[in-house]
Amino acid sequence: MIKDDILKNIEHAYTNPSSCRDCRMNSLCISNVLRPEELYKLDQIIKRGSPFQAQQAIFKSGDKYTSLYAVRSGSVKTFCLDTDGREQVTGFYLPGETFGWDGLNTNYHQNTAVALETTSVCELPYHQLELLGSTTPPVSKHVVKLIGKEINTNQKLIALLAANSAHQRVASLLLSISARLAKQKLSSTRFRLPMSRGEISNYLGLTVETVSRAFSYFQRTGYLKVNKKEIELVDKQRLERLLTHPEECE
Amino acid sequence: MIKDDILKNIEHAYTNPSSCRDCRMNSLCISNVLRPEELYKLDQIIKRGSPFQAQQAIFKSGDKYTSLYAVRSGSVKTFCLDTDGREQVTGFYLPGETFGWDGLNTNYHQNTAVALETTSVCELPYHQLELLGSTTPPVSKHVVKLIGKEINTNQKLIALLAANSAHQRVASLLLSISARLAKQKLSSTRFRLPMSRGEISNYLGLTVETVSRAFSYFQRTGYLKVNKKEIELVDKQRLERLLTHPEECE
DNA sequence: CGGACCTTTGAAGACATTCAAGGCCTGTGG
DNA sequence: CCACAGGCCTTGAATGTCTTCAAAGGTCCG
Repeated sequence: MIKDDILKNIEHAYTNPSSCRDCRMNSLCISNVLRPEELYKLDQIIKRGSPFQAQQAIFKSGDKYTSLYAVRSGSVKTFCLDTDGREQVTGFYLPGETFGWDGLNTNYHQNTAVALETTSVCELPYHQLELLGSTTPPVSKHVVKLIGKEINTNQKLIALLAANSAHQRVASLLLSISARLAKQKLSSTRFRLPMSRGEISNYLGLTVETVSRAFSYFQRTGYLKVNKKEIELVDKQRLERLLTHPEECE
Repeated sequence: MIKDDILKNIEHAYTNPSSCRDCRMNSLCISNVLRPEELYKLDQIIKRGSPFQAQQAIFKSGDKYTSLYAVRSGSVKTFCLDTDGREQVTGFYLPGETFGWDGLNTNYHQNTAVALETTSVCELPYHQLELLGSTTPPVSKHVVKLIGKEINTNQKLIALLAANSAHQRVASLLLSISARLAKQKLSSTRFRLPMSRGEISNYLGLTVETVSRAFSYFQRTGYLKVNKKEIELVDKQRLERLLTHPEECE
């Protein structure tokens, strides 16, 4: 039976993450939480559209909120329009991460989500997710956890913006990306930034020039090697120390 | 029967907000969303403890996450400890607002919540809320909306911190408090700030001195009247214009 | 009354921004 | 294939805003 095949596939993915080509449910941090049948049911409601091109919108501010999304490959930024109409980046999302929670309150998206590069996403229709959750508690529990993660991520960003210098903000973003790539079993010391300097600066509440100078500084002082968007973390420990004990880092 | 009495009370509160002395469920933005029976069921699971004194913790970072909370009267701040151990205020909560979502992901609170003044809160045990939600969908739908509100609030704060000057940040906080008091049918032009200058500055990512200077400036230029923590918004429109068109406000 | 804490104000200094210019890469069209 | 235009990124110098340091006034509470 087809169903059994799929179930088998998913179970395989469960034990062997990297083999899961078609879906990244495993990456959705679900692997060790849901059982194969539950995963199967979840898998059934996922819509897989064709990939988005760079700069293409996945949803726009004002759109009806119908689904939440998970990055399968590529990357996504979300932004809202400030009171004075300027764009404010509110998040970057890498493979295995979910986004689109910003419509929960009003049922309309407050943010716009845009692919930073060629990107494929899983779309989970919220209504079906609700139905599934009501019959399969572990699913709804896990969804709640994902929401909680979004809240915690946002609070960390608030703390970062409120209390850290330009160098610390840039360092923090790099370390965050590094850690998130590590979760996907990708290299945490060499990676390519999917976003531009302008997007980084906007996200971190700085100017492009300041971010650029931070990269130069980190390169000059041996924290990083930078080649355009290619980053190599040379001295990750010292970068971490910069966040906790900045005074030690001359 | 007692049940009928309570139901009647709640229904009364439903149509006549200000009469609801014992609980502020109506204030929880639930009034026009849930029907009286649903409200009754929700009311049944609410724990009403004795009020908290100023500076008293409602929950602490690391506590097991068991409940979410709604401010009945008084006010609350939440804060987390930064990477370097300093306190970072992440939110202020006024009557009718809910807090305590920060434990959804890990089941342990990331934040500490402290009463800013004598404060009474409703405690909603999360487990019971889940149970109730599974039999009464409107309840769980509403909870989801409340979570969504928290996410939107946090994102607005991110935008504020990333893109606004000191004056704008202070103005924005005052206008936010004003609007939130208005929702409770309280005066939106004269109010008493429950938090100290230090707490404001921490929340807004500024120093105490800068916040103090902002208040002085606003007073000097006729935006506000300030008397310690008593605030009167004299020219609210111009304050709003400061956020959208700062260049016009000399 | 005295002391601790919060708030305000001033002056000096630091850090990030603004303004300006040049380099590099990409893609387009001649 | 080369030339050129337009992004994007980098670097420098000047400016400005916020912070830091310092001190004094106010208020609350013992």
